[in-house]
Amino acid sequence: MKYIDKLRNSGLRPTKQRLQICEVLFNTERTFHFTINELEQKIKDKIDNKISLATIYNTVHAFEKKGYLKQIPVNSNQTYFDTNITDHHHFYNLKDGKLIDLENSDVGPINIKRKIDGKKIKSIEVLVKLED
Amino acid sequence: MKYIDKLRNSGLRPTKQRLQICEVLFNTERTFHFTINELEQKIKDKIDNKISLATIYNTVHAFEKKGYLKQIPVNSNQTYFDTNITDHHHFYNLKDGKLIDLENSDVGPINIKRKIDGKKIKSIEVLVKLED
DNA sequence: TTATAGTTTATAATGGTTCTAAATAGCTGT
DNA sequence: ACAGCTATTTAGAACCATTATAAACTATAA
Repeated sequence: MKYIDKLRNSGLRPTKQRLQICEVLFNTERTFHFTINELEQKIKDKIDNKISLATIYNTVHAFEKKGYLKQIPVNSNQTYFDTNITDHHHFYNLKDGKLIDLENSDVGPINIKRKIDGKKIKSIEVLVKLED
Repeated sequence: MKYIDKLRNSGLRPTKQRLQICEVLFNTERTFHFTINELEQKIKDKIDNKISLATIYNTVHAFEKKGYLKQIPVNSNQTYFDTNITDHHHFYNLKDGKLIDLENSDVGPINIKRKIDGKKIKSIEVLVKLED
């Protein structure tokens, strides 16, 4: 299995549940955005056995900590994640709550001129809100 | 009172509670960021009578809809608001969850090269996450 | 195989936010 | 000033995403 090493290498035991979640998240043509509820549904559709909601939360957080997923900063009652972990930005369609990737080249370089003592920049994220 | 007209002009009745919340939010030297809980505390400190939590939520949402407050897109369990409604961006200190304003001039112009059919850009917000 | 630490699970608990419905208070026309 | 109407406030309940709990299970290394 191709995800076993990935998990082992990052100190996560390759359990059946994690491997199945890897299939759903990473064995895809394209990257995608999701909330936990959407992921839960996707898992139900693609997997025979049940994976508990707690495990889905645990796994998503574990994967995010390891850098296999990114959280997207949006104002919503649910947390949005992205399987696209490259440096990029988002359109946010206010009407339906859907996200669209914006390649870095679609935004151009962002140069933060101000520095904060003793802190370093972990990420720079641009959110472009869309309305009709 | 200086806030009575502001409220009337935007179709909001100038009630005692709203005027008091205006004082806390807008009668300040500097703009500031807050969560509802922090605002509730500030109100308790500055106002004699009690304002119910539901009213605080109602008022903040009413003010946001009228454009007197802005929501800041951050991943947190609480919603962050800003009394600075000018076009600007934020540092987000992951350690303590505090925000710092980034003037537009500190970030430089952002040029979104991609367009989405039938949609127009409502806002462009940059979040710069800080770590130690 | 066995011991151990890591993982999964159902379920309960938490906590921010929204809803409800009754009481109160602005507002408009008279 | 008053009546009537609608907006607003309020306490408390409800909601719902997320996190905690603690017991059962499992991967792993010796």
